[in-house]
Amino acid sequence: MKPVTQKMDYHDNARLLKALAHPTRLHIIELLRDRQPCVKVMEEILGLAQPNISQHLTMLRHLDIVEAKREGNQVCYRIKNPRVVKLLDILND
Amino acid sequence: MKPVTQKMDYHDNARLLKALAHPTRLHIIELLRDRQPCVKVMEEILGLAQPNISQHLTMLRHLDIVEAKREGNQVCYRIKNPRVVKLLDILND
DNA sequence: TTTGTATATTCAATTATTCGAATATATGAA
DNA sequence: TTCATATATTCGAATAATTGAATATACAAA
Repeated sequence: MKPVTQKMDYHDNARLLKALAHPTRLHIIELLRDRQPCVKVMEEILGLAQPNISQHLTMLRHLDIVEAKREGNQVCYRIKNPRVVKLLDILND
Repeated sequence: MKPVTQKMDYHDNARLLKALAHPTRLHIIELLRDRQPCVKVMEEILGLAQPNISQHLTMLRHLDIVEAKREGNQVCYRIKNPRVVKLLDILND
């Protein structure tokens, strides 16, 4: 029986890392570690324009890094891919 | 005594992730996990043009991700920041 | 329905990345 | 020194990422 040698998919992994490789997106993911804030709250914390935050969130959603859940008037976000939390942990020692 | 709460530096971390976020550079780092190949060897394995590989290596060197050691006619590379190995481990489960 | 608030999308301009081509530099051998 | 091999650098063109501005959509309340 052949051992399962997991070959790394460089393109996929690069795509994931590229999605994380932005200060604002890292900040967003940090926020999502312990809360599930809606966009309005993120806007206040990040101090950035709403469309800009929404653009970053869209990118993270498309890569299944985060997921959105509408709650009445607003949309709350949470982390969908727990691997990215581990990645950030290593970045910060 | 105040606990040391390590605040994440989003810009620095984004810079590091961006340096990793390329298929060729991920492949290079994978190669450097168990060997310390010179550029010629990487060229054969990667099947890419030498200047291109050299450009990627220069970027990785500037961020202290890898380090170079000249050995006579050739230059061998090794990983300098062991954290990136951990990052790749997580990417591959 | 209309209005207000929250979020998403589109477009265009700017800036950054990527990579091939050409050239430069470093070392060793003759 | 000259030649050959290995590696690095520079430059320019093509492509991709970023963001502000404007607009669109979704929902709730009146």
